[in-house]
Amino acid sequence: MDAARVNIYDVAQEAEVSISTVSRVLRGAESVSPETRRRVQEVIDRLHYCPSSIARGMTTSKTNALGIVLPKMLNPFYAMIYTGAFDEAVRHGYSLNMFLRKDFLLDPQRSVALLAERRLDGAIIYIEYLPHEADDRLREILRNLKRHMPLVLIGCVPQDLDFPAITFDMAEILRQSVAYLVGLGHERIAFIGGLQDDQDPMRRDVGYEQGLRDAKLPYVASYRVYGDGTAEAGEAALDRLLDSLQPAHWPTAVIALNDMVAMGCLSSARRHGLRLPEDLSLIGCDNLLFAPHLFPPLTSVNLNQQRLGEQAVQLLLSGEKARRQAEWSLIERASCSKPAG
Amino acid sequence: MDAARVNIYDVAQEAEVSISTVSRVLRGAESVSPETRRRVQEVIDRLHYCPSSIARGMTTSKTNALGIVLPKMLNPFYAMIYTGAFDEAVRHGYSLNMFLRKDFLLDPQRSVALLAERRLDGAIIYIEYLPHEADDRLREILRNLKRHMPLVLIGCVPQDLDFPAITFDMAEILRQSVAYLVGLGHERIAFIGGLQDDQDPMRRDVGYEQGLRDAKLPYVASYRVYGDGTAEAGEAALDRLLDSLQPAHWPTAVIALNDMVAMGCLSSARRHGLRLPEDLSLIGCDNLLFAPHLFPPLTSVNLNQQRLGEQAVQLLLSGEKARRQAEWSLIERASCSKPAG
DNA sequence: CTGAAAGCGCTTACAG
DNA sequence: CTGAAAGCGCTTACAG
Repeated sequence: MDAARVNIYDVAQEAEVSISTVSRVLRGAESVSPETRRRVQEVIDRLHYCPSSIARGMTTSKTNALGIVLPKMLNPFYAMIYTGAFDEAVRHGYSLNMFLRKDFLLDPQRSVALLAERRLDGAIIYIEYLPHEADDRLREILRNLKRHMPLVLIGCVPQDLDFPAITFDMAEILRQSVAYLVGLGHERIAFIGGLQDDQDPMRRDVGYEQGLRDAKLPYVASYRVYGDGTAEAGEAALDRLLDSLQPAHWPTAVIALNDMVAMGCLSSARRHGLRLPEDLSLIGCDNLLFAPHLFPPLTSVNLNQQRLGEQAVQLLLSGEKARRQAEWSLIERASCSKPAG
Repeated sequence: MDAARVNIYDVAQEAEVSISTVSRVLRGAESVSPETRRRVQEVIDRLHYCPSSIARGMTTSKTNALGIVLPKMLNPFYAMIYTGAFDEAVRHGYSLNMFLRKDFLLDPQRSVALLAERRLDGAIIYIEYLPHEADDRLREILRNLKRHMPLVLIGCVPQDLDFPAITFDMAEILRQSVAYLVGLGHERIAFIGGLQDDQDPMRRDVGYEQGLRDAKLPYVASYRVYGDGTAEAGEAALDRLLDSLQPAHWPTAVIALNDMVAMGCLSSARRHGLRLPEDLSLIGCDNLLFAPHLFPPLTSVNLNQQRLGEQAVQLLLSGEKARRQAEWSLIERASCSKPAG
C-alpha cells in the first residue's frame, strides 16, 4: 500500500529531472536522451510508480472508458453482447463500464449523472420494449445524455429514435423462419412470442404473418401464444396451446421466442407424447451454448451477439451516424425435419 | 455535446456565488441558505451541469470503483459471480470494472498497471489452476498489485496464497456427493474431472477417494476420467469410460465436473442406451439455469455464485483479512435415484 | 452562511 | 534534449 502514494514528483526528485521529463519517459516520448530515460525508468521500477489515469484524464479530458447499459447480465444473451463489446473496447485501449437498466432508468437526472459523472468517452445502450411510462423516461434520458457523450443504441430500437444504432430485424427473421419450415413441408406453424404484438417494437408478429401469407397459409389465432421468455413460460405456453386443440389440429412446428422458451417447449412436447422432430419441429433463437447439446440438438437463430457488441463499439468509436441491421443466420440442427406422415 | 463542457466555475458565475458554495450544494451540504441553494440548483439544472467524478477523485483520492478479474465472461458461472459482485458494489455506491484474465496475466508490469493506473479502491481476483509458469507470474502480480489496492481472492485459492479469500471446498463437495450417491445405494461411482489430479489446487480427487473410503468402496482407476469442462469433453469422456468396460461393470452413477460436462454425459448415456436415472444417476455442478430443464432435470451442486460475488465485495470493503469457505448445497432433481436392479 | 486559496497528479505548450 | 509554469475541475480546511 505504499506504491499507491508515489507520484510523478517523487520520481522526478529521485531521478533528478523535472516532472516534464518523467512524463515524457512515461509516454515513451520522442526526445529523451537514452541515459536520462534509463535513469528515470530505473527509479520508476524501483519505486513501483504507476501513473494515475485519473490525473491524466483531468488534463486530456479523455477517460479511455466506455459504458454499456444492459437489461441484465445473468441472461447469457447479454453476457455475449457484453463480451464482444468488451473485447473490442480493450483492443482499442478502452475499458468498458457496465450499467444495469434498473439502475439506469431512475429519474432522468440521476440516470444521466450515473454515466455522465464518470466522463465516459461514449456509451452503448441496449433498447427493448418498455412500458409506456418508462419509455418516455428513457427518451428524456437519451436526449440529455447525448449532451455529454456519443451514444450508440443496439437491440430492438424503434425507428423514430434518432441515434446511431444496430438493430435486430426480427420481423424478417420471423418471416424467413416460417419460410424455412414451409420449405420442409410444414403447414401448421405456431409462434410463441414474448410480448403482446402491439408491445413489440420489432413486430415479430408482422414477419410471422407475412411468412404465412407468402406461403398462402392461413393465420390461425390459436397458433399464436405468449410466454415471457423463460423456460417455464415456454412450457406453459405450449401446454396451453396443445391442450386447447384436438391432436389432429396440433401444429407440426413451433417457433420459439428464444432458446430458453424452446427448452420449455421440449418438456411440454415430451409430456404430450410428441417425438422431436418427427411429430414437432422446433426453432429457438439466440443459439445459446446449450442449444447444440439438447435432445434433439436445437435449430436456432444465431443473432451473432458477440459480433453485435464488437460492431457497436466500432460504430461508437467511428463517430458515424449510421443505422444498421445486425447480422444473423439460422443454425440448422436436428430439431427440425419434414413433418411425419 | 455542450453540457460536457460546463464546469463548476460556469455554474458559480451564473449563480453569482463562489465555487465553494456550488460544491456545497452539489454534495447536499449542511450549511447553505435555502435561497442560495435554490438559485444554484436552478442554474445547475438549466445548464445541465454534471460534476466530474474524475476531478472529485483527484482531490478525495477515492474513485468509488472496484475491479474484478475473471477467467472469462461467456461462461454463465462467471457471469453469475460478476452479477452478484456488481449488485453489491452498486449497493455500496461503487462501480465494478471487469478485467479478463488473459489481459491481466500479461507481463507483471503491465498487468499491475492495468488495474493500478485506474486507482481502483480495491479488486477481486478469481483464482484457479494455472500452469506453472503462469502461476509464478500471477504470484508476482498479486504481490505488486497489493501495494496499490486491497485485494480479495476467490475461487480455488491455494492455501499458501496469503490474502483475504473466499474459497470453494471442492474436496468436501466431492466427498459429500459420493456419500449422497452411496446413500441412494450406488457402489460403482465414476468421476469426470477437469484437470489431472495433481494440477487441481482444490484436490477434488482427494474428496472423491475419501468418499469411497468412507463407504468402504474400492477405488477403481477406470472410473476416474478427465474432460476439460465442455459438453463435448464430457460426452467424449463418458464414451471412453463406457467403451472401455463391459456393460456389467459400467458405473451406476457419474459425478461431473460441472453442468456442461454433465450435459455431454447425457448425450453419451443416451447413445449407449442408458436410461436416466434408472441405469445411470448423474450429478452436475454450478446449477446453471438450464439444469432444471434438461431431461431428466439435473441434480447439481449449487455453488451460490451470486452470493460469492456479493460476499467478495463485502469482504473487500470491510478490510478484514479473513479466509472463508463459500457456501454450497446439493440441489436434488430427477437425475439421481437408487440404481435399478 | 460564504469565499479565497491551496492542492490533488498529471499533460502540454512555451522557452531555452 | 530539458525545465518552469499554467491548467484540467473539483474538495477542503481556513477565515470571516
